[in-house]
Amino acid sequence: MESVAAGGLRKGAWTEQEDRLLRRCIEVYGEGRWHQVPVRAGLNRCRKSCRLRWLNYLTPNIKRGEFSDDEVDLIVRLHKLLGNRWSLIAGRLPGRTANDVKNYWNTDQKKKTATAPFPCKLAYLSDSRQPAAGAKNNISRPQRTKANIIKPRPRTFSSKTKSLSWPMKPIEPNNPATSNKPKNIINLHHKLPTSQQDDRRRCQENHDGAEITWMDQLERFLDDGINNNLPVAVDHEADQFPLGQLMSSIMPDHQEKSVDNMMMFQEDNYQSFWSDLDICHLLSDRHDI
DNA sequence: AAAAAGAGCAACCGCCGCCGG
DNA sequence: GCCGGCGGCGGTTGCTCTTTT
Repeated sequence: MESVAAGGLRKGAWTEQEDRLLRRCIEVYGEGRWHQVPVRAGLNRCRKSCRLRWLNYLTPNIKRGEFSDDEVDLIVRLHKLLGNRWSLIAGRLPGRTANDVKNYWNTDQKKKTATAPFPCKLAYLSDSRQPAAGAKNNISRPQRTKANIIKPRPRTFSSKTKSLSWPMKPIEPNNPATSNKPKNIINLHHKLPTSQQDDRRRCQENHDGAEITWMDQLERFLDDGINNNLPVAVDHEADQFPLGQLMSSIMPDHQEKSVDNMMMFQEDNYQSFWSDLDICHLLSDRHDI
């Protein structure tokens, strides 16, 4: 069970005594400066091991036990948006760690897909090197399609980064490159959901009468831009509506930069958008604005 | 009752980006 | 610009406990 690493550092399961030493060290010196923690705590462990033990086990208010239905629902939806960004997902689940979420996904969700009619791993969805679907036993299976997961990277602002600026490109009527009217317009003229339970409720009908959700529309808005490299316009009158206000709050300077009440986002901006957008704000019940 | 298989999860490992020298 | 240290992350391993045979 317990072992010693090459440098003489202990490995394996933590003892209660080690936990006590680490907990006391963090209480006295606070989190961070992990390279100093083993020395300060008198532990024969590496910095990473100490950090991991603290984050995944000793941190106060860590929630144990099964995930609630709401938590599972949130995980599934965030995973659809973010992919395996466990730390981001866990950040939206109070008391849960990235390791918890990851373990949950790797066990429960794998179990569910294994029992599905046509189990397949997400990573293989669009892999052309995989054998043809159903080739071995002539079973007709659904066409595999690429899962278009948006994977924003966290952005930090170092001393070298003087300011955060949105690389937005305003429409300039006299400039042929930007004067064309955007083809893809997001309609923000509808209500935000009011609770986590009904946040995908039908809250708007589109032009052909079919019901769509605000979240569906937002996802479509982003997907279209990425897949088709289309410029997208945001109608500024939408600021009168909750979702439009939310967009405005996320991008407070977009009105200043707009021309003719329209603004254009180029392809790369979608990634930036998701990087800075607090997705929890959209998905949780705290988006009253 | 014992062995094998499965499930759950803590911990390790390697990689990456950031930052300061 | 390069390099090394550090914090952080995701993938994976392997130990322990539970269930099945």
